[in-house]
Amino acid sequence: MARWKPNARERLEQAALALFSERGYARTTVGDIASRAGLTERTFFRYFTDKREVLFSGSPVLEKLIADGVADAPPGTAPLEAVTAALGATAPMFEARRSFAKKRRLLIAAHAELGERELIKLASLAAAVAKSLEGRGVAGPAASLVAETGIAIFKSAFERWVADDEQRDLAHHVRASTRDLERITARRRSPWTKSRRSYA
Amino acid sequence: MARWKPNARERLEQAALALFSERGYARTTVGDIASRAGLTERTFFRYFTDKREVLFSGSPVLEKLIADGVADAPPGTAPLEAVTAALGATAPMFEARRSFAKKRRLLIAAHAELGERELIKLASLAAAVAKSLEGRGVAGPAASLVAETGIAIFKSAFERWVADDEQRDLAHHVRASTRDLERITARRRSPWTKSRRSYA
DNA sequence: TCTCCTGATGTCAGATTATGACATCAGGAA
DNA sequence: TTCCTGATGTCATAATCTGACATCAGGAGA
Repeated sequence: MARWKPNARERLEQAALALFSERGYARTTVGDIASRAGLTERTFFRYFTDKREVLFSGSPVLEKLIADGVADAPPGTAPLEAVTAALGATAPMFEARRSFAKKRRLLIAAHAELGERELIKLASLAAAVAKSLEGRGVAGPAASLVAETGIAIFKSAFERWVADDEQRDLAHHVRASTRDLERITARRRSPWTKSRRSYA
Repeated sequence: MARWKPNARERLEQAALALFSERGYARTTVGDIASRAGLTERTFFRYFTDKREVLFSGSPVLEKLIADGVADAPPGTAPLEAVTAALGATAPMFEARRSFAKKRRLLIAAHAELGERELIKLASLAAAVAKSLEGRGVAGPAASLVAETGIAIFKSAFERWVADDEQRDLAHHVRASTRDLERITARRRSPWTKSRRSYA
């Protein structure tokens, strides 16, 4: 017989989400989470550097998935296309957690400290994507630009996905957001051309 | 004679920066800052919600400056141009604090919690810029996109400015970063066109 | 089998951040 | 003069996070 119940980390994550839903993020203490999981506060901090981090265990997984997707795109694939394809490929992961994703999103929207953490995770994701692009031969500055554009698409697509009554998958919304972006940039290009030079 | 020395807020900010430089951010406590400023820890938390916030008092000022700059651009100015011009117009503010800006940047780079705060301030700036653009008649999604592009330019320009041995001002680097961006997008457009449709 | 080691967890003490409740008191308003 | 206001102080306390050390089941090797 094992000395401890297995999956301490997951138990902590589940306990945290349950308590956050029941009493709200701010009113649940790390001690609460730990004891619901049958563990100690100290142990919580061994698994998560932060109280916040307990909501972000998926980030490294997602980041690797996307970064690898970009790196492994067929040779010759255009950079932004490699990124959007990799983003779309995460759809099953989100589909499997639609309800979790929604709860988590609400918590993040309601607590600035969680919003901060989310932003830093997205920044890390952008950096990872940029690195993958550089591995494909895209020059550094362009890689960063494309990566950040990709993140903008991802954010927009995620919001659409959460709000979608028809429950279409994330890949669908990534495509839609990408089209939006193309349309916007295309629509604006010509009318500006004249005044471009006037900025000094 | 006044009951208290004036400018408590500024004294706290200066004390904080001095101590952060002397012993590092992590090793100076809020109590340290307060007593160097001749105040109490409790008073510190009346001026700043956070230990972090003491490094970000300029943010609302900067945000207003830029948002107003965008709103007040001559009618007919192209959106991105209005943004870059507003960014460039902050140059004097940065010029007056080159040394402060450098110290602050190092601190932020060295401490994740400060990086988080910086990101959320930039997100707020992007939102404010988008709002100003909407006030100029730019449609919502396009406004956000242009605003985020502007922030990307700003980040890049700021890094150039900090690193610039020739000490050219921020406006110079905003122009340079904007040109980079234009060059990148222009360079990449045509080669991609063929493969665009292949993503499904 | 016996012993030793490892690694996950617990226990305890403590620093630090953050907040609420109430006290103080100079200077201006009435 | 009197009263009020607002900036600050004092005190108490919750909650977050960290370091140091203890425990002990089960596996590795003698």
